[in-house]
Amino acid sequence: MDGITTFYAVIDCDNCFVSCERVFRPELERRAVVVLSNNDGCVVARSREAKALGIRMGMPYYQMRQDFPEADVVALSSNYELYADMTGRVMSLVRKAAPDFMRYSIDEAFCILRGVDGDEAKKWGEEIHSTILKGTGMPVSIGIAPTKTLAKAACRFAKKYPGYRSCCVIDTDEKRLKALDLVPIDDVWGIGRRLLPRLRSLGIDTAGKFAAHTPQWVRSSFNIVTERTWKELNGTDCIPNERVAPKKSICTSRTFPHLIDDYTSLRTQVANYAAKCAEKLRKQNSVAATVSIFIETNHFREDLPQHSVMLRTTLPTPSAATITIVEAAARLLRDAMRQGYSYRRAGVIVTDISDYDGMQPDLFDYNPEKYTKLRRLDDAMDRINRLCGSETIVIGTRQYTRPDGKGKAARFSTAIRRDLISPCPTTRWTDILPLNKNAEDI
DNA sequence: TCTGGGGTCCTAGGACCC
DNA sequence: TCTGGGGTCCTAGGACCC
Repeated sequence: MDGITTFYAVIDCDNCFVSCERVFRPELERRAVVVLSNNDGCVVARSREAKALGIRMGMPYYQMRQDFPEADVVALSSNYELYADMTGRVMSLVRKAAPDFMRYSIDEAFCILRGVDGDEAKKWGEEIHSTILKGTGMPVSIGIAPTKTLAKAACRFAKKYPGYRSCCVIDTDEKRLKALDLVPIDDVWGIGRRLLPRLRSLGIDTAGKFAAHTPQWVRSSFNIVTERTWKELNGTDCIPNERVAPKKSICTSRTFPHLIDDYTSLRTQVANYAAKCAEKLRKQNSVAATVSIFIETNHFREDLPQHSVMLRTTLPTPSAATITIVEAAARLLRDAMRQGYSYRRAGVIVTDISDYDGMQPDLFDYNPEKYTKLRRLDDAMDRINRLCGSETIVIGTRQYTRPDGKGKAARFSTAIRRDLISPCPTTRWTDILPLNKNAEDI
């Protein structure tokens, strides 16, 4: 692999959500900080200091307080509007620096660097690191290698050892083998917690030991996915480069802050999620042919009767219309819900997604006039909500869920709990246009 | 008292057909 | 009572990611 000229670079925000918060609250620097999931349920991001204390990812917040009663930890509710805005700025800087760009998640992107050697790649990485830090205040780490899996491993080194100055490059076989021996097997991208016990029982505890087996053995002992990871670690690029493709399924789901046992309250929630799915569909210019809903009781409560169910329906004509999808979801809910159970979580999933422009209408259902009207209504709602803040206008079955409590959410006990939220310095709820006031009265 | 949310891909097994 | 075999398609569930 020596002398290669095409590299993958992964750019990964350090402790993303915590770093977003710190940009606007510098007093949080050098303190143990955690960011919590919806309803302040679990820890979803930790600062370096919080990790050092032993606070684990996904740990329930109440348990963290129990286990670390004396620790000086700042806990914050998640503020996704802020994180989306901040990471969007980071990503646009990366895109400028590398045209071959694939956003992988909210805080991570891959790029392809062509026609460069290892030294030039390293220089590119250090430059983009300082550009991003200066431009946004976000610390990032960069891993560069001939495959994505190796780039991810390099990125871990960049994060862990200050000597790399936030950018680690694997550009020779010697470096690759040396690195693999230092990577614990559970840190390998693609090796999850289910595979771990088996690998450990076979004496495989580092990426190096795994990579030293034959591909035939890996294939017969595991599966095609694990074999691909093996190839990647051995320098063969085999994970396809996903362009920003439209999503094949879209899901909106929430855990409620309290159990819900009445149909009307549950329907309001499901209508919210259905409307959100429709909005996401329109945003990627798609329509969906299938709508599913699921509801679940609290499986942690062994003292309560349990019920969980998923139901689906096919629309006569694929749609992204809020009203159509909300109606379909509400019908499903009627069949799904059972008396005598308290539900804790619900969600709506739309699948069989296709392009809006290439839509295949059903011969008997398709009514062009009706669809044009629905489309115009949704377009108008989307425009107003984009301009004035999301959920300025919603349809009647729904309820407001605006986290600042300015909408009707304040009057409903089912609004998501975000007690510890920070202000939104980049996307302000607080001074939206006066139109919003009137809109709430519709 | 308090336990997240949103995706992707693969596989095994059932349904169905000839 | 006996009750094939092979192919395809679909779905649920598992595993992984952040």
